Amino acid sequence: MKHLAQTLKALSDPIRLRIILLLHSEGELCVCDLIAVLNLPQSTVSRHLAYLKRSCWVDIRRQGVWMHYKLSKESCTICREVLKILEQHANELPEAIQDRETVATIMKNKSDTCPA
Amino acid sequence: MKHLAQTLKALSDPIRLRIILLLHSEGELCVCDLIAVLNLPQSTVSRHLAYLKRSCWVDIRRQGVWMHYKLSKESCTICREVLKILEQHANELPEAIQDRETVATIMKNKSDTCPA
DNA sequence: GTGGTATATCCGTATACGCGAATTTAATGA
DNA sequence: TCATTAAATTCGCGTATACGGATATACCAC
Repeated sequence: MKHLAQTLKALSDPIRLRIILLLHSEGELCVCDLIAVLNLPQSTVSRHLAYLKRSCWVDIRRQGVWMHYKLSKESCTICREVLKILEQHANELPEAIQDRETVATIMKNKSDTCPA
Repeated sequence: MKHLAQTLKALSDPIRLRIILLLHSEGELCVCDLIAVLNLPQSTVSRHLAYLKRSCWVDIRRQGVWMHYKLSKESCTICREVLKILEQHANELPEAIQDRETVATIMKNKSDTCPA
């Protein structure tokens, strides 16, 4: 119960919700792209990513200097089902819609940032 | 998004999760019964109930000196669906199982506490 | 190894919660 | 009106987390 509460706590911050929904729709994103989409200071984004890592929501893949984040497959059943619900309702959340448009633009001009 | 995050934050505490699951299975409970089931100080229980009230998870009905809490029907769609998932997995959570047994015993000896 | 870039971590600070004992408030009934 | 009871709120205190600028670390290319 304590563990479940702790894991759900990761969803209790708007920035982390945005990150999770972005990772869900894009599959995998590097930190620099997340910073660009969220338009937030690097330390803020990095801190939230560390929180998500700590609470087992994300996996990290290193490619040179770039760190690629994606949603973990090992999250508990409850969390995966909660995530599914969030995703189903993402189109009711203005910030999520906006973020998806922004990330689409950024991924199109991919040469700006890190390689795939 | 901020509002959703705030609402989900109510689920980020083990005691509040226990309360929510208890209210879900019992329908309605008064504070004194919750105190007995949770076996926690009155101020602690009351504080968590106030938190749940603030984040629109519960409704309150007064009957004399007794305050009866039940889950609100007005919670947002996402929250109701999340709640359904929690309920479906309640039998995987030892504390939830224990709480249900405890509340069953307490409700049987109902004369001890407040009227229905 | 030197320089540059991406990311993580540190720092000081502010706020939100956690706790439980003690007090206040609100309703009841004698 | 007074005592009793249920519940909310206050209190002091500790911890967690938020922020963003500054610094450290890790990797790459030269």
